[in-house]
Amino acid sequence: MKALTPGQGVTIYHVAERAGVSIATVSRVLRGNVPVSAETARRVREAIAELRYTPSRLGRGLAERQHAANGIVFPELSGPYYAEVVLGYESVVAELGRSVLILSSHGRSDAPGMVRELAGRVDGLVLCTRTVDDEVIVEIAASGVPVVLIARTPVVARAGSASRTGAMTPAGAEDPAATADPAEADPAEADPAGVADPARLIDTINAENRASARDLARHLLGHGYRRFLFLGDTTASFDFAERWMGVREVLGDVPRVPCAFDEEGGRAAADVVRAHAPDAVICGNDEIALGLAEATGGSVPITGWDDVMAARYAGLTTVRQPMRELGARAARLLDERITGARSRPRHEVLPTRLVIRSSCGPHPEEGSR
Amino acid sequence: MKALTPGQGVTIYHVAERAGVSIATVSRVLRGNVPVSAETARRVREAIAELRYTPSRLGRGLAERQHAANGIVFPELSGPYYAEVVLGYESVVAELGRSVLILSSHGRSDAPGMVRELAGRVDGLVLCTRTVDDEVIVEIAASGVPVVLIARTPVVARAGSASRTGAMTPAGAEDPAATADPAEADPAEADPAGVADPARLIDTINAENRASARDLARHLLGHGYRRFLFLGDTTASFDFAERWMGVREVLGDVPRVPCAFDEEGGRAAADVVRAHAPDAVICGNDEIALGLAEATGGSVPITGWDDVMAARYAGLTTVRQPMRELGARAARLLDERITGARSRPRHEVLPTRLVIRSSCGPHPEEGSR
DNA sequence: TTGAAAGCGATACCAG
DNA sequence: CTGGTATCGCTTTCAA
Repeated sequence: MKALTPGQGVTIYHVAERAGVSIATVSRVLRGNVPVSAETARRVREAIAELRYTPSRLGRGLAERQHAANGIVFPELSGPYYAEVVLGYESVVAELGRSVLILSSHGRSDAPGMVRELAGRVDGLVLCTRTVDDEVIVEIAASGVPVVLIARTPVVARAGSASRTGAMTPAGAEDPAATADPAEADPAEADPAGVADPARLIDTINAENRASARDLARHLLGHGYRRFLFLGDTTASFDFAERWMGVREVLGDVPRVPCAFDEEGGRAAADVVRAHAPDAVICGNDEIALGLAEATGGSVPITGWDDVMAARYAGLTTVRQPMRELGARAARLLDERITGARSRPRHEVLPTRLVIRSSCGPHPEEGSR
Repeated sequence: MKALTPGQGVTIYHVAERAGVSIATVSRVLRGNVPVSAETARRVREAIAELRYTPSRLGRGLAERQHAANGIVFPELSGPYYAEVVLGYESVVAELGRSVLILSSHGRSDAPGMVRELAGRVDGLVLCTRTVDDEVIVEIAASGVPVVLIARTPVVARAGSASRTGAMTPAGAEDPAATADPAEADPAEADPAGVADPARLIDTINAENRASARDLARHLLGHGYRRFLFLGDTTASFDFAERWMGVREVLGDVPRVPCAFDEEGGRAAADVVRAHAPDAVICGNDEIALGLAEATGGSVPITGWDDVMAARYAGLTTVRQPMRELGARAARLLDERITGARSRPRHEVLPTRLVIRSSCGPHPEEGSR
């Protein structure tokens, strides 16, 4: 028997003593998996109630070797985008009876370290965009913590010799033939070495980008525009790179000018944009578009991406993304990995939709899509 | 010595063996607080690196009796409001070297249970608005987990006999004389029984509401409006109740019609609003205002509250709240409690500002404020 | 059904 | 400085 220091917390020992049983029995009625005599269970429950006992997560976690918590890492929560993704994620993770830890990597000097630390307190992790290098991801996955990637190209590094994926080059960038839907391929199956490569086993989930980009491009062409400009840093975002690539598939080469990902980025780019004198500006996301629109005062047709709340009020033509579903779906994929319900990697792509409003210019008789 | 099962995780025992030292020594170089010979430290560090060892948070937490994590509970992350609060919170909590757990209580059937559960995995908790009843809050605080309340009236229940605060009645609702700045009062000091009452020891932090409400009311009066309507459920939100009260201090009685807290709530209330035929509608928050504006098509002057991103693009007259700071400040107050740096309760009120745009109607020559 | 005891993976006190 | 060891609070065999 242990000594029961009447200190702060009431432990399972206190309950056991109060109920006149062993801690094993208390644990049993707590977990409810092993049969316990009704009378005993009643006494235990009574003791628990009287003592206002709450089992220690730390103790339980250590014994069960699990955290009952999932994490999610995103670049920044400032924009409306990730807030929605996180909401969707929290929604299903909580429903699954687990807690959710969040981490914004934006601007933190030691992002890798923080992500590693986070990985140490969860049973599974969702990583959004380029929040950390591939090697860190592979390392975490290899350590046994399931990982799901959102809005990010699949990790390509091989275990033990992780390396960066080039400058966020989307699949098929240099080789169009390689654009086959990754969801069909099964890397794990084809592993020549027969060794499980953690990198290729990581699930990914993205919003469809290329097709919407093409739709958007065609719509703009319908307006009669011929000179375009892509505003946003395509080398820092997988999504931006794909969007840029998509519009080029229809428009041919489209010059791009990088800028910060927020409204300020769009405002600041106004001069450069004017210098290019384009017929229309395709912005990487709504915030950039909104900022630019504000700075140009509607003198040039502009489109955004994401369809954030403000886009509707600003009359911004954009592409709607299922942000909430992105997070929710990621939570589900991750859970399948945590529970071991699935071992084969999945790479999902969620549908998006072109939303035409007024910012792209007057619409004669053109219908949407 | 323990048996070293070559299982999944590498523990401190593995490192100790590899380095040829005791786990105590490994722990020492890990914590870095106790002196260790340079040579020994080097060997340990080497072993740690080779084994890619990462100390278990669960093990450490159990031994240290702390989680190194803080939590935050908000009603819903859907609106732009709480996303900002959470961002501010995460920002400073991470800076403090701790992790952050989030929980959205919205629509969850067992909110109290989930909050209690969360309380069991953190060293401190921030509760936003009316996410759980006072008794739960008091219970948590009494259990030793510091709590900070955001946008919520101070808990009034007495330990052991918790009860609800009436229908979200703001301080001074029935007794104007009691409106003295609570930050000056020191409940703990005045505790007649001499017993620490956990309820009154809970820190609170709010955005200033009444003064801004009065400013807004006066501005509306300046427009020449005389018949007003307050749109929003003042019985479900402390902030709404205060705002409504503030405008009444200037406008006299103002009828209110309750509605959901989002855009849909505003849209749905359009008919009822029209039936009242008011000169202007003062909405509890921007989303409601935006929804109503959409439904009424600008036929009636409208104002919001919060100054979310979309408000700017919709030309909505509103009151700006320092949402980010609300979260950041809460994190700081909480940390002072966790570290024990402060034991006296604090009740802070952050300044807000009236932002006049076009939704309240044409401005002849009137200046702002 | 129930109890005793062996961990789970650290921390930290107590001797050497 | 360093090693041995007693916790921390709970889960889970192994016997009874």
